[in-house]
Amino acid sequence: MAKITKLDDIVSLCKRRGFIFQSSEIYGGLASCYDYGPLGVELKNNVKKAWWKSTVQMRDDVVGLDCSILMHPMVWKASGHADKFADLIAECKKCNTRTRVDHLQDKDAQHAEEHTAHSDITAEQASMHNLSKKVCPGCGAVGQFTEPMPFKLMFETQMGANIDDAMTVQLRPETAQGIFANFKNVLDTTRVKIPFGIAQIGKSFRNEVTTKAFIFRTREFEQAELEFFCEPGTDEQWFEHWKERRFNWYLELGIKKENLHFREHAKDELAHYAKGCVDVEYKFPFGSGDWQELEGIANRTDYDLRQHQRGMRSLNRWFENGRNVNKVQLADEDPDYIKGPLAYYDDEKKSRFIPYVIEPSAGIDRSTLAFLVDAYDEEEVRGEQRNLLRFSNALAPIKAAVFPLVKKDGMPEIGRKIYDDLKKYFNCAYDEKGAVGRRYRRQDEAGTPYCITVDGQTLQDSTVTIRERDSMEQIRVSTDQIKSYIREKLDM
RNA sequence: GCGGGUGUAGCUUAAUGGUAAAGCUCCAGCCUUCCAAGCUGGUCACGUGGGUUCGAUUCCCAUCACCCGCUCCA
Repeated sequence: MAKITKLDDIVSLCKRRGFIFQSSEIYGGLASCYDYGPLGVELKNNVKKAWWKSTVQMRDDVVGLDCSILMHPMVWKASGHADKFADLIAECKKCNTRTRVDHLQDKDAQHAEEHTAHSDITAEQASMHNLSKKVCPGCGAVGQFTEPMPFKLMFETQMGANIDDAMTVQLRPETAQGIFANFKNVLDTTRVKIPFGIAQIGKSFRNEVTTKAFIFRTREFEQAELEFFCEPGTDEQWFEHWKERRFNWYLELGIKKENLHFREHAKDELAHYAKGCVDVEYKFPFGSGDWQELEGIANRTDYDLRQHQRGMRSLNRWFENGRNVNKVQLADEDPDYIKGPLAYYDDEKKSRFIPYVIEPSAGIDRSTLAFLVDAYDEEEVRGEQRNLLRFSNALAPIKAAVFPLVKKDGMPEIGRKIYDDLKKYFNCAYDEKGAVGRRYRRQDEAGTPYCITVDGQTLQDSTVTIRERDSMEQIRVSTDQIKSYIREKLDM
Protein backbone atom coordinates (compact mmCIF):
# COMPACT_ATOMS: atom_id res chain seq x y z
CA MET A 1 0.00 0.00 0.00
CA ALA A 2 2.81 2.41 -0.77
CA LYS A 3 1.26 5.82 -0.98
CA ILE A 4 4.21 7.36 -2.71
CA THR A 5 3.31 8.15 -6.26
CA LYS A 6 5.96 10.58 -7.38
CA LEU A 7 9.70 10.48 -7.48
CA ASP A 8 9.77 13.84 -5.71
CA ASP A 9 8.16 12.26 -2.67
CA ILE A 10 10.81 9.59 -2.57
CA VAL A 11 13.63 12.07 -2.92
CA SER A 12 12.09 14.13 -0.16
CA LEU A 13 11.66 11.13 2.12
CA CYS A 14 15.23 10.04 1.49
CA LYS A 15 16.57 13.46 2.34
CA ARG A 16 14.33 13.99 5.36
CA ARG A 17 15.24 10.71 6.99
CA GLY A 18 18.89 10.73 6.05
CA PHE A 19 18.83 7.91 3.53
CA ILE A 20 20.17 9.58 0.42
CA PHE A 21 21.65 13.02 -0.27
CA GLN A 22 22.80 14.70 -3.41
CA SER A 23 26.56 14.50 -3.73
CA SER A 24 28.50 17.73 -3.15
CA GLU A 25 25.23 19.44 -2.33
CA ILE A 26 26.89 22.45 -0.70
CA TYR A 27 28.43 23.20 -4.10
CA GLY A 28 25.20 22.80 -6.01
CA GLY A 29 25.51 19.09 -6.55
CA LEU A 30 27.21 16.98 -9.17
CA ALA A 31 24.98 15.44 -11.80
CA SER A 32 24.06 11.83 -11.27
CA CYS A 33 26.04 11.45 -8.05
CA TYR A 34 24.45 10.65 -4.71
CA ASP A 35 25.58 9.93 -1.17
CA TYR A 36 24.05 7.53 1.31
CA GLY A 37 23.24 9.08 4.68
CA PRO A 38 23.35 7.42 8.11
CA LEU A 39 20.22 5.33 7.62
CA GLY A 40 20.88 4.84 3.92
CA VAL A 41 24.28 3.29 4.40
CA GLU A 42 22.86 0.84 6.94
CA LEU A 43 20.09 -0.08 4.53
CA LYS A 44 22.41 -0.47 1.58
CA ASN A 45 24.90 -2.50 3.61
CA ASN A 46 22.05 -4.75 4.69
CA VAL A 47 21.00 -5.25 1.07
CA LYS A 48 24.56 -6.29 0.25
CA LYS A 49 24.77 -8.52 3.31
CA ALA A 50 21.51 -10.21 2.38
CA TRP A 51 22.75 -10.78 -1.16
CA TRP A 52 26.05 -12.16 0.06
CA LYS A 53 24.35 -14.42 2.56
CA SER A 54 21.98 -15.82 -0.05
CA THR A 55 24.58 -16.11 -2.78
CA VAL A 56 27.79 -17.07 -0.97
CA GLN A 57 27.28 -17.93 2.69
CA MET A 58 24.34 -20.27 2.18
CA ARG A 59 25.84 -21.95 -0.88
CA ASP A 60 28.46 -24.68 -0.84
CA ASP A 61 29.13 -24.04 -4.51
CA VAL A 62 29.91 -20.32 -4.52
CA VAL A 63 32.98 -18.43 -3.33
CA GLY A 64 33.54 -14.70 -3.04
CA LEU A 65 36.01 -12.27 -4.54
CA ASP A 66 36.79 -8.58 -4.40
CA CYS A 67 38.67 -7.25 -7.40
CA SER A 68 40.27 -3.90 -8.10
CA ILE A 69 38.34 -1.31 -10.06
CA LEU A 70 41.34 -0.57 -12.30
CA MET A 71 42.40 -3.44 -14.49
CA HIS A 72 44.82 -4.13 -17.30
CA PRO A 73 43.62 -2.39 -20.49
CA MET A 74 43.76 -5.70 -22.34
CA VAL A 75 40.97 -6.98 -20.11
CA TRP A 76 38.59 -4.56 -21.80
CA LYS A 77 40.00 -5.32 -25.22
CA ALA A 78 39.34 -9.01 -24.75
CA SER A 79 35.94 -8.56 -23.13
CA GLY A 80 34.82 -6.42 -26.04
CA HIS A 81 34.13 -3.35 -23.92
CA ALA A 82 36.99 -1.32 -25.40
CA ASP A 83 35.33 -1.52 -28.80
CA LYS A 84 31.67 -1.78 -27.93
CA PHE A 85 31.76 0.84 -25.23
CA ALA A 86 33.07 3.42 -27.68
CA ASP A 87 30.13 4.09 -29.96
CA LEU A 88 30.47 6.49 -32.83
CA ILE A 89 28.13 9.44 -32.67
CA ALA A 90 27.42 11.97 -35.39
CA GLU A 91 25.70 15.25 -34.80
CA CYS A 92 23.22 16.80 -37.20
CA LYS A 93 24.38 20.29 -38.17
CA LYS A 94 20.80 21.44 -38.62
CA CYS A 95 19.15 20.41 -35.39
CA ASN A 96 22.07 19.26 -33.26
CA THR A 97 20.54 15.87 -32.69
CA ARG A 98 23.18 13.29 -31.90
CA THR A 99 22.69 9.80 -33.18
CA ARG A 100 24.74 6.65 -33.13
CA VAL A 101 26.24 6.20 -36.57
CA ASP A 102 25.15 2.60 -36.78
CA HIS A 103 21.58 3.63 -36.10
CA LEU A 104 21.38 6.05 -39.02
CA GLN A 105 19.37 5.01 -42.02
CA ASP A 106 19.89 5.63 -45.71
CA LYS A 107 17.53 8.01 -47.38
CA ASP A 108 16.46 5.33 -49.83
CA ALA A 109 16.27 2.53 -47.37
CA GLN A 110 12.91 0.80 -47.56
CA HIS A 111 12.88 0.01 -43.92
CA ALA A 112 15.19 0.21 -41.02
CA GLU A 113 18.54 -1.33 -41.58
CA GLU A 114 19.17 -4.17 -39.29
CA HIS A 115 20.05 -2.35 -36.11
CA THR A 116 22.52 -4.64 -34.58
CA ALA A 117 22.30 -3.36 -31.07
CA HIS A 118 26.03 -3.58 -30.89
CA SER A 119 27.92 -2.50 -33.90
CA ASP A 120 31.35 -3.70 -34.81
CA ILE A 121 32.51 -0.26 -35.81
CA THR A 122 35.86 0.77 -34.48
CA ALA A 123 37.40 4.22 -34.47
CA GLU A 124 39.58 3.31 -37.43
CA GLN A 125 36.54 2.50 -39.46
CA ALA A 126 34.94 5.85 -38.79
CA SER A 127 36.05 7.34 -42.07
CA MET A 128 34.59 4.40 -43.92
CA HIS A 129 31.15 5.54 -42.94
CA ASN A 130 29.50 7.42 -45.71
CA LEU A 131 27.02 9.69 -44.06
CA SER A 132 26.09 11.65 -47.19
CA LYS A 133 22.91 9.65 -47.68
CA LYS A 134 21.98 9.24 -44.06
CA VAL A 135 18.85 10.83 -42.69
CA CYS A 136 18.71 12.70 -39.42
CA PRO A 137 16.02 11.15 -37.24
CA GLY A 138 15.54 14.54 -35.60
CA CYS A 139 14.78 16.87 -38.49
CA GLY A 140 14.96 14.67 -41.54
CA ALA A 141 17.89 16.51 -43.09
CA VAL A 142 20.02 14.34 -45.32
CA GLY A 143 23.78 14.16 -45.11
CA GLN A 144 24.17 17.11 -42.76
CA PHE A 145 26.33 15.37 -40.21
CA THR A 146 29.54 16.22 -38.46
CA GLU A 147 32.40 13.75 -38.58
CA PRO A 148 31.56 10.76 -36.40
CA MET A 149 33.04 11.08 -32.92
CA PRO A 150 33.68 8.23 -30.55
CA PHE A 151 31.46 8.42 -27.53
CA LYS A 152 33.37 7.07 -24.59
CA LEU A 153 31.24 5.04 -22.29
CA MET A 154 34.11 3.99 -20.05
CA PHE A 155 35.69 6.40 -17.59
CA GLU A 156 39.40 6.81 -18.06
CA THR A 157 42.16 7.92 -15.79
CA GLN A 158 45.92 8.09 -15.86
CA MET A 159 48.01 5.61 -13.97
CA GLY A 160 51.34 7.04 -12.99
CA ALA A 161 51.89 10.57 -11.77
CA ASN A 162 54.44 11.37 -14.44
CA ILE A 163 52.39 12.58 -17.40
CA ASP A 164 55.01 11.51 -19.93
CA ASP A 165 54.87 7.81 -19.30
CA ALA A 166 51.50 7.56 -17.62
CA MET A 167 49.23 4.85 -18.96
CA THR A 168 45.56 5.35 -19.66
CA VAL A 169 43.46 2.88 -17.74
CA GLN A 170 39.73 2.45 -17.44
CA LEU A 171 37.39 2.24 -14.50
CA ARG A 172 35.57 -1.05 -14.81
CA PRO A 173 32.15 -0.83 -16.45
CA GLU A 174 31.19 -4.14 -14.85
CA THR A 175 32.61 -6.25 -12.05
CA ALA A 176 32.28 -9.47 -14.00
CA GLN A 177 35.61 -9.23 -15.83
CA GLY A 178 37.53 -9.29 -12.56
CA ILE A 179 35.95 -12.64 -11.91
CA PHE A 180 36.84 -14.03 -15.34
CA ALA A 181 40.38 -12.73 -14.98
CA ASN A 182 40.64 -14.59 -11.66
CA PHE A 183 38.93 -17.77 -12.80
CA LYS A 184 42.22 -19.64 -12.94
CA ASN A 185 43.41 -18.27 -9.60
CA VAL A 186 40.27 -19.45 -7.85
CA LEU A 187 40.41 -22.79 -9.59
CA ASP A 188 44.03 -23.32 -8.58
CA THR A 189 43.67 -22.32 -4.95
CA THR A 190 40.18 -23.16 -3.78
CA ARG A 191 39.42 -26.82 -4.58
CA VAL A 192 36.19 -25.78 -6.27
CA LYS A 193 34.71 -28.08 -8.86
CA ILE A 194 32.35 -27.24 -11.66
CA PRO A 195 29.55 -26.39 -11.27
CA PHE A 196 30.52 -23.50 -9.01
CA GLY A 197 30.20 -19.75 -8.86
CA ILE A 198 32.30 -16.71 -7.98
CA ALA A 199 30.49 -13.73 -6.47
CA GLN A 200 31.49 -10.13 -6.14
CA ILE A 201 29.98 -6.85 -4.96
CA GLY A 202 31.55 -3.58 -6.01
CA LYS A 203 31.44 -0.26 -7.78
CA SER A 204 31.28 0.05 -11.54
CA PHE A 205 31.35 3.12 -13.74
CA ARG A 206 29.63 3.88 -17.01
CA ASN A 207 29.64 7.20 -18.75
CA GLU A 208 25.95 6.91 -19.58
CA VAL A 209 24.58 9.22 -22.23
CA THR A 210 21.62 9.94 -20.05
CA THR A 211 21.27 9.31 -16.37
CA LYS A 212 17.85 8.78 -15.01
CA ALA A 213 15.53 9.10 -12.09
CA PHE A 214 17.41 9.75 -8.87
CA ILE A 215 19.70 6.82 -8.06
CA PHE A 216 18.09 4.56 -10.65
CA ARG A 217 20.68 5.10 -13.36
CA THR A 218 23.87 6.79 -12.23
CA ARG A 219 27.32 6.85 -13.75
CA GLU A 220 28.87 5.43 -10.63
CA PHE A 221 26.96 2.50 -9.25
CA GLU A 222 27.30 -0.66 -7.25
CA GLN A 223 26.74 -4.12 -8.62
CA ALA A 224 26.36 -7.53 -7.09
CA GLU A 225 27.37 -10.12 -9.65
CA LEU A 226 27.64 -13.86 -9.67
CA GLU A 227 29.41 -15.74 -12.42
CA PHE A 228 28.27 -19.33 -12.17
CA PHE A 229 30.46 -21.70 -14.16
CA CYS A 230 28.91 -24.89 -15.45
CA GLU A 231 29.37 -27.56 -18.05
CA PRO A 232 28.03 -26.70 -21.50
CA GLY A 233 24.66 -28.35 -21.87
CA THR A 234 23.75 -27.79 -18.25
CA ASP A 235 23.59 -24.04 -18.74
CA GLU A 236 19.86 -23.84 -19.42
CA GLN A 237 19.06 -25.71 -16.24
CA TRP A 238 21.32 -23.47 -14.15
CA PHE A 239 19.83 -20.45 -15.83
CA GLU A 240 16.40 -21.51 -14.60
CA HIS A 241 17.80 -22.26 -11.15
CA TRP A 242 19.25 -18.79 -10.68
CA LYS A 243 16.31 -17.09 -12.29
CA GLU A 244 13.96 -18.52 -9.72
CA ARG A 245 16.33 -18.08 -6.79
CA ARG A 246 17.00 -14.43 -7.56
CA PHE A 247 13.34 -13.60 -8.07
CA ASN A 248 12.44 -15.09 -4.71
CA TRP A 249 15.23 -13.18 -3.03
CA TYR A 250 13.46 -9.91 -3.74
CA LEU A 251 10.15 -11.26 -2.50
CA GLU A 252 11.68 -12.56 0.73
CA LEU A 253 13.17 -9.18 1.49
CA GLY A 254 9.94 -7.29 1.10
CA ILE A 255 9.32 -6.49 -2.55
CA LYS A 256 5.63 -6.87 -3.27
CA LYS A 257 4.67 -9.60 -5.68
CA GLU A 258 2.55 -7.28 -7.80
CA ASN A 259 5.53 -4.98 -8.33
CA LEU A 260 7.92 -7.64 -9.61
CA HIS A 261 8.06 -9.60 -12.82
CA PHE A 262 10.37 -11.12 -15.42
CA ARG A 263 11.02 -9.73 -18.84
CA GLU A 264 12.69 -11.90 -21.44
CA HIS A 265 15.09 -10.13 -23.77
CA ALA A 266 14.31 -10.33 -27.43
CA LYS A 267 17.03 -11.81 -29.57
CA ASP A 268 18.01 -8.48 -31.09
CA GLU A 269 18.54 -6.74 -27.78
CA LEU A 270 20.89 -9.32 -26.37
CA ALA A 271 24.34 -8.14 -25.35
CA HIS A 272 27.22 -9.23 -27.51
CA TYR A 273 28.18 -11.96 -25.06
CA ALA A 274 24.77 -13.35 -24.23
CA LYS A 275 22.86 -16.33 -25.50
CA GLY A 276 19.83 -15.50 -23.42
CA CYS A 277 18.83 -12.92 -20.87
CA VAL A 278 15.94 -12.22 -18.57
CA ASP A 279 15.45 -9.11 -16.46
CA VAL A 280 13.88 -8.99 -13.06
CA GLU A 281 11.84 -5.81 -13.25
CA TYR A 282 10.24 -3.68 -10.58
CA LYS A 283 7.39 -1.27 -11.06
CA PHE A 284 8.97 1.98 -9.99
CA PRO A 285 6.64 4.86 -9.20
CA PHE A 286 8.36 7.31 -11.48
CA GLY A 287 8.48 8.25 -15.11
CA SER A 288 5.50 6.78 -16.81
CA GLY A 289 5.18 4.45 -13.85
CA ASP A 290 6.79 1.70 -15.77
CA TRP A 291 8.73 -1.43 -15.15
CA GLN A 292 12.45 -1.00 -14.79
CA GLU A 293 15.27 -3.48 -14.49
CA LEU A 294 16.58 -4.43 -11.07
CA GLU A 295 18.69 -7.33 -12.20
CA GLY A 296 19.63 -9.13 -15.37
CA ILE A 297 20.24 -12.85 -15.50
CA ALA A 298 22.25 -13.71 -18.58
CA ASN A 299 23.67 -16.80 -20.17
CA ARG A 300 27.12 -15.54 -21.15
CA THR A 301 28.09 -18.90 -22.61
CA ASP A 302 31.84 -19.52 -22.84
CA TYR A 303 32.31 -16.16 -24.55
CA ASP A 304 34.31 -14.38 -21.87
CA LEU A 305 36.78 -17.11 -20.99
CA ARG A 306 37.42 -17.79 -24.67
CA GLN A 307 37.92 -14.10 -25.29
CA HIS A 308 40.42 -13.87 -22.46
CA GLN A 309 42.35 -16.75 -23.93
CA ARG A 310 42.57 -14.69 -27.11
CA GLY A 311 43.55 -11.68 -25.04
CA MET A 312 46.34 -13.57 -23.31
CA ARG A 313 47.67 -14.64 -26.71
CA SER A 314 47.60 -11.00 -27.84
CA LEU A 315 49.65 -9.52 -25.03
CA ASN A 316 52.73 -9.21 -27.22
CA ARG A 317 50.72 -7.15 -29.70
CA TRP A 318 49.88 -4.74 -26.93
CA PHE A 319 53.59 -4.14 -26.28
CA GLU A 320 54.32 -3.94 -30.00
CA ASN A 321 51.68 -1.23 -30.40
CA GLY A 322 53.14 1.00 -27.74
CA ARG A 323 50.70 -0.18 -25.09
CA ASN A 324 47.87 1.39 -27.02
CA VAL A 325 45.02 -1.00 -26.70
CA ASN A 326 43.07 0.70 -29.48
CA LYS A 327 45.69 -0.31 -32.00
CA VAL A 328 45.65 -3.93 -30.98
CA GLN A 329 43.89 -6.39 -33.22
CA LEU A 330 42.98 -9.34 -31.05
CA ALA A 331 44.63 -12.58 -32.09
CA ASP A 332 42.40 -15.15 -33.76
CA GLU A 333 41.14 -17.87 -31.54
CA ASP A 334 43.30 -20.97 -31.31
CA PRO A 335 41.36 -23.77 -33.07
CA ASP A 336 42.43 -25.92 -30.16
CA TYR A 337 41.09 -23.43 -27.65
CA ILE A 338 39.70 -26.19 -25.52
CA LYS A 339 43.24 -26.89 -24.38
CA GLY A 340 43.82 -23.27 -23.48
CA PRO A 341 44.85 -21.94 -20.07
CA LEU A 342 41.33 -21.06 -18.99
CA ALA A 343 39.81 -24.41 -19.85
CA TYR A 344 38.54 -26.72 -17.14
CA TYR A 345 39.45 -30.36 -16.82
CA ASP A 346 36.86 -32.62 -15.29
CA ASP A 347 38.80 -35.40 -13.59
CA GLU A 348 35.81 -37.68 -13.17
CA LYS A 349 34.55 -37.49 -16.69
CA LYS A 350 38.05 -37.08 -18.13
CA SER A 351 36.76 -34.27 -20.25
CA ARG A 352 38.06 -30.79 -20.96
CA PHE A 353 35.88 -27.80 -21.75
CA ILE A 354 35.48 -24.07 -21.45
CA PRO A 355 32.71 -23.61 -18.90
CA TYR A 356 29.49 -21.84 -19.69
CA VAL A 357 28.57 -18.96 -17.43
CA ILE A 358 25.24 -18.00 -15.93
CA GLU A 359 25.36 -14.46 -14.63
CA PRO A 360 22.83 -12.90 -12.27
CA SER A 361 23.85 -9.24 -12.14
CA ALA A 362 21.99 -7.04 -9.67
CA GLY A 363 22.05 -3.29 -9.24
CA ILE A 364 22.50 -2.58 -5.55
CA ASP A 365 21.49 1.07 -5.69
CA ARG A 366 18.32 0.55 -7.64
CA SER A 367 17.23 -2.42 -5.56
CA THR A 368 17.90 -0.42 -2.40
CA LEU A 369 15.58 2.21 -3.84
CA ALA A 370 12.97 -0.43 -4.62
CA PHE A 371 13.11 -1.83 -1.09
CA LEU A 372 12.71 1.68 0.24
CA VAL A 373 9.69 2.40 -1.93
CA ASP A 374 7.92 -0.84 -1.08
CA ALA A 375 8.63 -0.42 2.62
CA TYR A 376 6.90 2.94 2.72
CA ASP A 377 3.49 2.92 4.32
CA GLU A 378 1.02 5.30 5.85
CA GLU A 379 -1.70 4.47 8.30
CA GLU A 380 -4.06 6.11 10.69
CA VAL A 381 -3.78 5.55 14.39
CA ARG A 382 -6.45 7.15 16.51
CA GLY A 383 -7.14 9.79 13.91
CA GLU A 384 -3.46 10.61 13.52
CA GLN A 385 -1.60 9.79 10.38
CA ARG A 386 1.66 7.98 10.84
CA ASN A 387 4.29 7.29 8.24
CA LEU A 388 6.39 4.24 8.58
CA LEU A 389 8.84 2.07 6.74
CA ARG A 390 8.11 -1.62 6.93
CA PHE A 391 11.51 -3.02 6.14
CA SER A 392 12.00 -6.72 6.48
CA ASN A 393 14.03 -7.54 9.57
CA ALA A 394 17.11 -8.30 7.50
CA LEU A 395 17.08 -4.88 5.85
CA ALA A 396 16.02 -2.64 8.73
CA PRO A 397 18.78 -0.08 9.36
CA ILE A 398 18.10 -0.20 13.10
CA LYS A 399 16.97 -3.53 14.50
CA ALA A 400 15.89 -2.44 17.96
CA ALA A 401 15.50 0.75 19.98
CA VAL A 402 15.64 1.03 23.75
CA PHE A 403 13.62 3.63 25.68
CA PRO A 404 13.35 4.44 29.35
CA LEU A 405 9.70 5.34 29.85
CA VAL A 406 10.68 8.44 31.82
CA LYS A 407 13.99 10.03 32.56
CA LYS A 408 14.08 9.19 36.26
CA ASP A 409 13.96 6.44 38.86
CA GLY A 410 17.03 4.79 37.37
CA MET A 411 15.22 3.83 34.15
CA PRO A 412 17.78 5.52 31.88
CA GLU A 413 20.57 3.54 33.53
CA ILE A 414 18.77 0.23 33.03
CA GLY A 415 17.94 1.17 29.43
CA ARG A 416 21.55 2.06 28.75
CA LYS A 417 22.69 -1.26 30.04
CA ILE A 418 20.29 -3.15 27.80
CA TYR A 419 21.33 -1.02 24.85
CA ASP A 420 25.05 -1.54 25.49
CA ASP A 421 24.51 -5.27 25.55
CA LEU A 422 22.38 -5.45 22.40
CA LYS A 423 24.56 -3.23 20.24
CA LYS A 424 27.28 -5.85 20.29
CA TYR A 425 25.07 -8.00 18.10
CA PHE A 426 23.20 -5.65 15.78
CA ASN A 427 22.58 -2.01 15.10
CA CYS A 428 20.54 -0.43 17.89
CA ALA A 429 19.33 2.95 19.02
CA TYR A 430 18.87 4.43 22.47
CA ASP A 431 16.46 7.32 22.98
CA GLU A 432 15.32 9.03 26.16
CA LYS A 433 14.19 12.36 24.71
CA GLY A 434 10.57 13.53 24.74
CA ALA A 435 7.37 11.59 25.21
CA VAL A 436 7.67 7.85 24.67
CA GLY A 437 4.98 7.95 21.98
CA ARG A 438 7.07 10.32 19.96
CA ARG A 439 10.03 8.00 20.26
CA TYR A 440 7.96 5.11 18.94
CA ARG A 441 7.02 7.22 15.92
CA ARG A 442 10.62 8.17 15.25
CA GLN A 443 11.57 4.52 15.09
CA ASP A 444 8.56 3.71 12.93
CA GLU A 445 9.81 6.21 10.39
CA ALA A 446 13.25 4.62 10.41
CA GLY A 447 11.72 1.18 9.95
CA THR A 448 12.89 -0.25 13.27
CA PRO A 449 11.06 -3.52 13.93
CA TYR A 450 11.47 -3.72 17.74
CA CYS A 451 11.17 -1.18 20.53
CA ILE A 452 12.10 -2.04 24.09
CA THR A 453 10.76 0.08 26.93
CA VAL A 454 12.00 0.17 30.50
CA ASP A 455 9.11 1.12 32.81
CA GLY A 456 7.99 1.10 36.43
CA GLN A 457 7.37 -2.61 36.36
CA THR A 458 10.97 -3.18 35.29
CA LEU A 459 12.01 -1.86 38.68
CA GLN A 460 9.75 -4.45 40.35
CA ASP A 461 10.25 -7.63 38.37
CA SER A 462 13.02 -6.97 35.81
CA THR A 463 10.80 -7.27 32.76
CA VAL A 464 10.49 -4.85 29.86
CA THR A 465 7.92 -4.19 27.17
CA ILE A 466 8.89 -5.23 23.68
CA ARG A 467 6.70 -3.74 21.00
CA GLU A 468 6.67 -5.14 17.51
CA ARG A 469 6.23 -2.62 14.72
CA ASP A 470 4.10 -4.68 12.37
CA SER A 471 1.74 -6.42 14.81
CA MET A 472 1.80 -3.57 17.35
CA GLU A 473 1.87 -6.36 19.88
CA GLN A 474 3.39 -5.67 23.26
CA ILE A 475 4.83 -8.47 25.27
CA ARG A 476 6.78 -8.57 28.51
CA VAL A 477 10.18 -10.14 28.49
CA SER A 478 12.58 -10.47 31.37
CA THR A 479 15.72 -8.38 30.96
CA ASP A 480 18.05 -11.34 30.68
CA GLN A 481 15.91 -12.80 27.89
CA ILE A 482 15.84 -9.69 25.68
CA LYS A 483 18.90 -10.57 23.69
CA SER A 484 17.84 -14.09 22.80
CA TYR A 485 14.26 -13.02 22.17
CA ILE A 486 15.22 -10.32 19.68
CA ARG A 487 17.91 -12.38 18.02
CA GLU A 488 15.50 -15.20 17.48
CA LYS A 489 12.93 -12.83 16.04
CA LEU A 490 15.52 -11.28 13.77
CA ASP A 491 16.89 -14.66 12.79
CA MET A 492 20.38 -13.34 13.43
C1' G B 1 21.99 16.55 -26.58
C1' C B 2 16.73 18.70 -27.48
C1' G B 3 11.96 20.72 -25.49
C1' G B 4 9.06 22.03 -21.08
C1' G B 5 9.06 22.96 -15.77
C1' U B 6 11.29 23.88 -10.93
C1' G B 7 15.01 25.97 -7.37
C1' U B 8 13.16 30.47 -0.37
C1' A B 9 15.43 26.83 6.66
C1' G B 10 16.18 19.53 7.38
C1' C B 11 10.85 19.06 5.20
C1' U B 12 6.19 21.50 3.33
C1' U B 13 4.71 26.13 1.95
C1' A B 14 4.21 32.10 2.11
C1' A B 15 5.34 37.16 0.96
C1' U B 16 8.17 41.11 -1.23
C1' G B 17 12.26 46.03 -6.18
C1' G B 18 13.86 48.25 0.41
C1' U B 19 17.65 41.71 2.65
C1' A B 20 12.04 37.29 4.49
C1' A B 21 6.80 34.65 7.41
C1' A B 22 4.73 30.13 9.26
C1' G B 23 3.80 24.87 10.46
C1' C B 24 6.37 20.44 11.26
C1' U B 25 11.41 18.79 12.39
C1' C B 26 15.78 19.73 15.19
C1' C B 27 18.46 21.69 19.83
C1' A B 28 18.22 23.36 25.32
C1' G B 29 15.01 23.23 29.45
C1' C B 30 10.18 22.20 31.86
C1' C B 31 6.16 18.73 32.04
C1' U B 32 5.18 13.64 31.15
C1' U B 33 4.43 6.18 33.75
C1' C B 34 3.31 3.24 26.88
C1' C B 35 2.16 5.28 20.99
C1' A B 36 4.34 12.32 18.40
C1' A B 37 2.61 17.60 17.39
C1' G B 38 1.66 20.50 25.93
C1' C B 39 4.82 24.97 27.86
C1' U B 40 9.31 28.33 27.45
C1' G B 41 13.45 29.57 24.73
C1' G B 42 16.79 28.74 20.53
C1' U B 43 19.56 27.36 15.70
C1' C B 44 18.91 27.22 10.50
C1' A B 45 17.06 29.64 3.95
C1' C B 46 16.35 33.14 -0.97
C1' G B 47 21.34 27.06 -5.74
C1' U B 48 25.81 29.86 -7.98
C1' G B 49 27.86 33.92 -10.89
C1' G B 50 27.10 38.33 -13.54
C1' G B 51 23.95 42.50 -15.31
C1' U B 52 20.14 46.49 -14.69
C1' U B 53 19.15 49.57 -10.25
C1' C B 54 20.42 54.13 -5.07
C1' G B 55 18.98 49.15 -3.63
C1' A B 56 17.69 42.39 -6.46
C1' U B 57 15.27 36.73 -3.13
C1' U B 58 12.03 39.38 -6.69
C1' C B 59 13.56 41.84 -13.31
C1' C B 60 17.31 40.14 -17.24
C1' C B 61 21.44 36.85 -18.80
C1' A B 62 24.52 32.80 -17.92
C1' U B 63 25.56 28.57 -15.14
C1' C B 64 24.63 24.37 -11.80
C1' A B 65 21.20 20.80 -10.08
C1' C B 66 16.61 18.25 -10.07
C1' C B 67 11.73 16.71 -12.31
C1' C B 68 8.61 15.53 -16.86
C1' G B 69 8.80 14.20 -22.09
C1' C B 70 12.11 12.95 -26.25
C1' U B 71 16.85 10.88 -27.64
C1' C B 72 20.02 7.23 -25.67
C1' C B 73 20.71 2.83 -22.78
C1' A B 74 25.03 -4.29 -22.18
